[in-house]
Amino acid sequence: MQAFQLPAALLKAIADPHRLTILASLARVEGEICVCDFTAGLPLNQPTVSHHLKVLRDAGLVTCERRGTWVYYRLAPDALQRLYDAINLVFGESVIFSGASS
Amino acid sequence: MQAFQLPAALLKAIADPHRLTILASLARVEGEICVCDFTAGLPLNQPTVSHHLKVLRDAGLVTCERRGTWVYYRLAPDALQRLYDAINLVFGESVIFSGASS
DNA sequence: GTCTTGAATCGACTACTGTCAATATAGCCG
DNA sequence: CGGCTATATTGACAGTAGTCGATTCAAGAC
Repeated sequence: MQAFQLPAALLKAIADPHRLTILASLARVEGEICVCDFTAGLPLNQPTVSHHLKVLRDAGLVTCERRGTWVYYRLAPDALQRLYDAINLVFGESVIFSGASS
Repeated sequence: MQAFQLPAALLKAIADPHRLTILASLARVEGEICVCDFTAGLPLNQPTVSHHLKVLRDAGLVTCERRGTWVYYRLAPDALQRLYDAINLVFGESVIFSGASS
């Protein structure tokens, strides 16, 4: 019910293949990526890319920094943990034992 | 880049507060729940509840079994793991239990 | 200042989603 | 069989989301 309004909003923010591509790119590069690179790499027009970045920004999953004419995006430090928390909140699992990577 | 089409579809299936409520109920009861209980507990009409259950069914996150006039739903055994896999696929974390792709 | 480039915003359009009323289907009981 | 109950399906609707063209804003180069 309304307790799941926020988790649902967070999950909806990532429930798009293009936004997942953006997030995956940021996760793999382990740093920042310029908007122009997204525009070049995605089969989308520049305003559409900007729209998707805004959705991720509003969800707090990415942060951006302007340097000169260019704007660089990077993953928010707690992005992955917040997604785990959202799922764990639903499934009632303990956060400690989630996503075990040894 | 359409490699994230399936994860996005899975995440979209759960990106709704009412469907999260359904999943959370199934997870907490650790068993099955009758459709009539969902229609009684959710602020939605019966067809709408049926619609949400169908979305979860099509996503493979829940299974249903008819007994007499009633239909009982339960969590799919790999529901939680598939959600973890979807997120880990994006963020490049170790996916120790993934049974399919490479 | 003007010009140019990169990014964000606006406006409009299409497609999809959540919702409900009405109807249909499935199964029980008398 | 007919009637009853629980669930699913259909059709229609309003609201929303993804996309693009046009425009605007930001920041450097001249």
